[in-house]
Amino acid sequence: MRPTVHDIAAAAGVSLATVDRVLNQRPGVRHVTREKVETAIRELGYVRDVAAANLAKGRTYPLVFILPASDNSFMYGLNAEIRQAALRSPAERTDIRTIEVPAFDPAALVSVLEGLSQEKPCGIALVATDAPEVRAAVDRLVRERFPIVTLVSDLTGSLRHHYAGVDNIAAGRTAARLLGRFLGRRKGEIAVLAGSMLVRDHRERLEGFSAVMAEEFPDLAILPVLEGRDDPEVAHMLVADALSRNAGIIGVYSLGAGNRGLIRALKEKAVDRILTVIAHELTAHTRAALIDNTIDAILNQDAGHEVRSAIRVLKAKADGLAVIEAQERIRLDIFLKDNLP
Amino acid sequence: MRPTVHDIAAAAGVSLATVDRVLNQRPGVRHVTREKVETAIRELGYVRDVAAANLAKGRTYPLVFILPASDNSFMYGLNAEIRQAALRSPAERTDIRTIEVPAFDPAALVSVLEGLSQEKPCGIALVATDAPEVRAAVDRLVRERFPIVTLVSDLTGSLRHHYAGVDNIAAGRTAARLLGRFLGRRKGEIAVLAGSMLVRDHRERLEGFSAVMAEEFPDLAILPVLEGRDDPEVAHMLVADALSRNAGIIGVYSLGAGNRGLIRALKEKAVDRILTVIAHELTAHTRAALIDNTIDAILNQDAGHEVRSAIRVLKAKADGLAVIEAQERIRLDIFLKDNLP
DNA sequence: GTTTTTTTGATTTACGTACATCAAAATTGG
DNA sequence: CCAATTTTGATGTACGTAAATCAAAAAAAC
Repeated sequence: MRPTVHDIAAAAGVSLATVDRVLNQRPGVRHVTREKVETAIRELGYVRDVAAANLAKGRTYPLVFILPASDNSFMYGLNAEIRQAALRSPAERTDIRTIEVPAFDPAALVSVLEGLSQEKPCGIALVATDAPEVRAAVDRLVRERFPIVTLVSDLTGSLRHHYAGVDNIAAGRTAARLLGRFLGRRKGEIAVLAGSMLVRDHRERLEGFSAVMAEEFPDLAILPVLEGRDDPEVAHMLVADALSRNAGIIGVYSLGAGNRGLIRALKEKAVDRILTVIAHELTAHTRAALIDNTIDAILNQDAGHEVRSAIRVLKAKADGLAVIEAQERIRLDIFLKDNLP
Repeated sequence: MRPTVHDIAAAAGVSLATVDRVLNQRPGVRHVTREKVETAIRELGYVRDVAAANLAKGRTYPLVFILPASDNSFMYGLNAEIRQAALRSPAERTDIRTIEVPAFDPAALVSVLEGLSQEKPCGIALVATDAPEVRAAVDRLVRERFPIVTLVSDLTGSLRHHYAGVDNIAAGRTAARLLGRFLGRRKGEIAVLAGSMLVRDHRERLEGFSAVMAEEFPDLAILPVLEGRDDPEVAHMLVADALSRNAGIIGVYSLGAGNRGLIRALKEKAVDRILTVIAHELTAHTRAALIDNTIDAILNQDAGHEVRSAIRVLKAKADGLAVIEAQERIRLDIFLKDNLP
């Protein structure tokens, strides 16, 4: 049987009330007494029964998710996963609120973050816009002891407790190697479609992609990046134009959203040529394109995993508990047409 | 605030004791009364507070894991993950016991399974050996209302509640496509190293592999399967021999364990030729081989995820709760040297 | 040594559920 | 209609912890 507070009290030779004072860091305990209790806790290997504690406290975990108000498939899916998680709130004692902020607008994000100091949620998850003022705001909240995790897009150099998202440099590198290996010894040019070079995750993917391309596939030349603003129409226009102008394109790496437009352009302009295409994010559109061989591989991050992981981590941090690191690593999924879920 | 048993009692116009009788299916409740209570439960959306219930019951979850006593890296890792999970037992109210049975020995497995009827664990996870008598034993236990999940290797056609493992046919197909694409237009022969064709997961991987090879890469010929019994020494011998005899080999698919021997053979015999190699299971050895380009891609199943998933599912089934399907899908990891964890 | 302050103990209630007991009411059988 | 039986209610205790109160003891200050 695992030890209880009563056992601690008996072992330390103090009363239950004193053990409680120590456990919940309430004042009015002499240093020596506190030490006695802490020793007993260590020696008996006491771990507080979180379930019982939460029951007694009537504890809930008010969590805030801050998302950019962009309407691409991925953000839509992320939102849906958060709603799914909110449905499980009763069982998990969570109380999830979602705040949408204008995309790529550091000032808006900062003002929302600052408002949270008042609201006192027990944890905050945000899709970070990479800007110094956002970093400062996050660091301030961390110092005020709010558990904070970044979601999907990290804020390197900040004090955030955890990042629930994929390693985008590794993703870019992986895309490059897949593309390079799939192309074999062929020489030619590679078109890269991104959302915006202002977003950290896109920059990182490109960085990783370019690095491996340069190191290992010198016969493949990366064309100037097409910035499609994650918009299918823009993406379509840019890709169609690039394919028309440039007959040397033999591969495409789409590292952002807006793949609907990309796929349309490919079907219109590339029927007669053999293109190898790697795209990010598994959606209904990219899935169909993978199956009909328009796309050769899809790199994906599982939004559901990210949301559930963020919640687990925030709860653990709020309770001062350890997280299972291996469980919380968000993996880069690589989908070929054979291993689609 | 979520409704409690008190709210149900009030809404149904009955006493707490009656609600309790209904909730815990105790006898002595008239049909009409039971219906009234059940209606109230539905209308208020009551969900039993599992934490409080477990506290009151002093409930623990005695779980049994049945593993083959084979000492390859993967099983060793799986065992380690189970021990890790057992360390978390106090917090998770689990009580995990591991039983090792001789590998590939249906009779031994069956006799262990039959012994469990007496022991009354609240859940059983087993690495299934694919045999009719095992299926029958599992089905019997399921009928006796034991929650059962298969781990790593499934028992198709049985009544097991869940399978915590990867889709091995998909894994084989994926391996074939990767190998085929990596090899480009080259023609040649492919060596396949398996553990044993008596194991279902190996058979399935080969089945998926062969299917895609035949459909999509007719220029690549699969040589007769080398059965290395998951033993590094045997694997080394077989692969070294095959490479010596056959100059036409341009690719290798290793779908079982014993990769240490494979790697050694590759380093001895294939320095001068360009081989494309796909292997299963990420271990210290395969990881190093991936990094030094001896292996081109590793397909992996995360033993930690499998164990944690099995535990979550067994607990949920024991409580009659729903599982989050998407969370419990074990994904096939594809590792290139760029996305290693 | 007395007063003041700090520290400790003893006790109680609560959280939401499980489970047991005993009495009261309702239903059924004859 | 009475007795036997079934169904229901009322109540209490327990699980492990949190949190509060008030009294008692110990330590510190004077």
